[in-house]
Amino acid sequence: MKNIVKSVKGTRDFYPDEMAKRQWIYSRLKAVSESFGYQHYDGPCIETLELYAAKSGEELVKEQAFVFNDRGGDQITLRPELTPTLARMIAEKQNELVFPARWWSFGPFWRYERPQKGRTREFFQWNIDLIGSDAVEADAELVAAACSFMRSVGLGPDQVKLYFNDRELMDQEFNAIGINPEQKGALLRLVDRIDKMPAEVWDEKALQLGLNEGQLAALKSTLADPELWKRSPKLQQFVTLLNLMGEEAYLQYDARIIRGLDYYTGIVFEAHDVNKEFRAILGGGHYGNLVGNVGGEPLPGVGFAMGDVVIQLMLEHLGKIPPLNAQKETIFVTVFSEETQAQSVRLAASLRNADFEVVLALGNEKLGKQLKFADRIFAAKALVLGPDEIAKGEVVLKDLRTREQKNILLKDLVGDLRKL
RNA sequence: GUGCCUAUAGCUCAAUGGCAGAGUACUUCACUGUGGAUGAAGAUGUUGAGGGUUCGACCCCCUCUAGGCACCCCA
Repeated sequence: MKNIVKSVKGTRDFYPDEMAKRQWIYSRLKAVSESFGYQHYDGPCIETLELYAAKSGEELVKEQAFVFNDRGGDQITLRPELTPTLARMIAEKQNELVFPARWWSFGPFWRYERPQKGRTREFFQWNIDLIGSDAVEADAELVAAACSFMRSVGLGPDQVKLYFNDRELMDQEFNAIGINPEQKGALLRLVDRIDKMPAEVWDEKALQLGLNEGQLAALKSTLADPELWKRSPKLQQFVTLLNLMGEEAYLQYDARIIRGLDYYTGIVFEAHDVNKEFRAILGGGHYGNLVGNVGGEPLPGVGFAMGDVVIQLMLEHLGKIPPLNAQKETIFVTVFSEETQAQSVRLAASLRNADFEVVLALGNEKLGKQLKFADRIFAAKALVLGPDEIAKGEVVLKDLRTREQKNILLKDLVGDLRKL
């Protein structure tokens, strides 16, 4: 057992293979964000503790944030989520920004949790928000973006669903059942956890919150009603819009979707695999007042976040990540001997100047070893430049995937490579 | 913070309390101008750490450390 200094618990090392996967996922979400016309932004990775004090779920900040004192004694927090930073950035330039603002971001976040499947202490997160609109069209647009992403990584409606609900609708239904206003918050949190405990335990907890038996029965039938959304004109329009965008197959109403974060006020949604084998892929919703807590004028919006961990687990499980090594276009230039090294070095340099990705052999190991190395770094092509070729002004172009090779005149090489 | 499980070669894992092994990867060679195959040879361990029981411990017991999984929470 080697005695190497350990990495920090809950962090991941992105070796090139893992980095390629992360970059691939990044490329998909970037493409989707841009296809909806969203602008790229980012904030600092460290913020004052104060920024989070009045926001977020309480546990998120108090129990899960990395907080430390800087050398001046200020309390600094490694960002556990982006929304407060977004709120601060929006509030600071509230009078100059163009609204509604469509922004997206991808970066690292930290939460002090016990690492487990799908959960790490350092993770990357895609955040995408539409700020400055209360319209249901905005909510539908974000959900469409989420569906678009799932499609773009090869997850179809048979594999993942986007479960949605509306907190306002739930509020109405709670009123109809006669639930006291002061019970609502705790009850919403309980509804959010209905799948996580046996039915009897859940019933018991609901009764402890002060519901009577009749209210409990009414609540349970409400939660089990797949048609409940039709009572909400807003949700009806929401569904209509998503039908128009061709995303209806991903949609699934679920009255139990509440979401833990306190700032959601309207439509909320999360994406899951249909078997609920994995954790949520992404989650988000409509917030009535993004910037109120950081000192700006009230501003509504809608957004969601997707962590990189669960989506990658799922894509790997389903074999949806393409063989990224096979897509590399690296050209490997061999060095035949000490005498021919100069020609190989010049050849490599000229190809790089022509914008090819080129790896040049360092020494002059046996050709077999060089080719084996080229194969193992997944180079697409290899060039052999030995005395015979040099004498004829040629080079051997070898396709490492098909194992075919041919002699080409050196002067035609760049042109021929561009045609491939 | 609570609970359960795990720790043996670089990796994946074997080994009734009785000589610590296999597969794979690695190195070299067959192959002095050609890579994924094949064959041959080679190298690899304080069995996570510390203590205890025993004639004898990878195996049983205790402590610690690390990791995984679940709860909590959440992306």
